[in-house]
Amino acid sequence: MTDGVVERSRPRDRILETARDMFHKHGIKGVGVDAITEAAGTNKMTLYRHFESKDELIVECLRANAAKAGAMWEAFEVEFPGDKLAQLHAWVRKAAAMLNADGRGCDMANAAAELTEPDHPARLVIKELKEAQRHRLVTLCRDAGIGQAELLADTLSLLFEGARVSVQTEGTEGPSTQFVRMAEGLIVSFRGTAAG
Amino acid sequence: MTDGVVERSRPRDRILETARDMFHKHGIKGVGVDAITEAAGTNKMTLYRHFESKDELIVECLRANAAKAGAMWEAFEVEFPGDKLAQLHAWVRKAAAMLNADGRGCDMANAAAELTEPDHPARLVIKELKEAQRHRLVTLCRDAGIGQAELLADTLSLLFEGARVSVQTEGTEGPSTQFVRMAEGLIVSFRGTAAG
DNA sequence: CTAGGGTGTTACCGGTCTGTAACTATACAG
DNA sequence: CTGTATAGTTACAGACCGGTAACACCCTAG
Repeated sequence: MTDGVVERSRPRDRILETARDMFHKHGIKGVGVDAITEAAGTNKMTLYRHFESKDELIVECLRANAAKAGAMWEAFEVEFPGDKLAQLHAWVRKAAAMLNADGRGCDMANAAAELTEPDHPARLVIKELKEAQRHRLVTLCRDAGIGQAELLADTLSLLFEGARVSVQTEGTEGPSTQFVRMAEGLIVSFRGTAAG
Repeated sequence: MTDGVVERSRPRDRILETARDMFHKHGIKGVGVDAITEAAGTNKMTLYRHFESKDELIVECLRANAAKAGAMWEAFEVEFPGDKLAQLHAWVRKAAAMLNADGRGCDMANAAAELTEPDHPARLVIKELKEAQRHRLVTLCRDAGIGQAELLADTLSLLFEGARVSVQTEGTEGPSTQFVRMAEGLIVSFRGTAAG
């Protein structure tokens, strides 16, 4: 390791990050590997030396997205150590911020909409990663002392997912404008019925 | 009109219905016009005599979907004439049934995920039709005597939208299993705070 | 019978897609 | 310098895409 530096922006990393961005903006089937490699400042052969197919690149992009989402959760714990309820409210704020970030929905959901083959490799990791996210939110609600933690977590989860879709179809002026109000109201309501 | 019969299954209708089905199952970019016409028992030339482009066919399919959804609303009024609250509960049951129908989400939402060009003709009609659906649900809630009709309608709307996405990513065993419980609970809760 | 509109058939155009082959250039290790 | 691994370049294969041209067919209206 010549000088210990990670040598950031090696071709593989540039391809991965560029692909994530372009898949997010234009959809998976809306972007070709040529466009990705050109935007990443490299070429198609290099892509196929690091990823055995476009499908594998897609999977790696989804995993990278999940890793970034995981970092978000860790940031909540750092910001409000031990205060699970504060972390839950932080999640709501973060979710609301994502709604206004851009008009594109969740990359996993969009990928699931595009990749319809039931045995597509991406479908497995989408399910796996979505279930992990669900488990995280359920755990957070439970640790926050909420009685029906699963029901609250699933409700918040569906609300957020629906809000992202709504932004994509109706824009930011649609039902998603009420997301924070809905979510906060639900948390209050579930706290009221908490067993402690 | 030779004998009054509508002569069902004329090529245009077969193409439209086949395209709706295939777009729903395989996504829009996942189906080519050749596959559509072959499945419809006709050919590409006939398609282009009735639709000036694939994009226009997409738009017509979305409009046809909306028309079918509109018929559903009329069925509610027929089944429970004047009883708006019963119609709202019927909507919840119908929505739940759609969740278990197949693993594919809302065609409008899926189309919005695929067609990312901001000026794509389909985006306009998606927004238009989604806003019409929203208005319908808000009106139904208001006519059912619910105080915060818009908030309830938007919450139910986001829940349903999220549930459809969830089915597409996690399957029917995910958070969507609780949809009816969530929706009925919300209606009860909003009825409790109704002004009358 | 005749004329015409809707339909089917075949072939094609130009473009784009994923994926590969063969070769060259570079950078670094010994 | 030499060997090796990584990366860039060009060209290409084979398939599919949306869309069109030209022509043959058939049913029905008059």
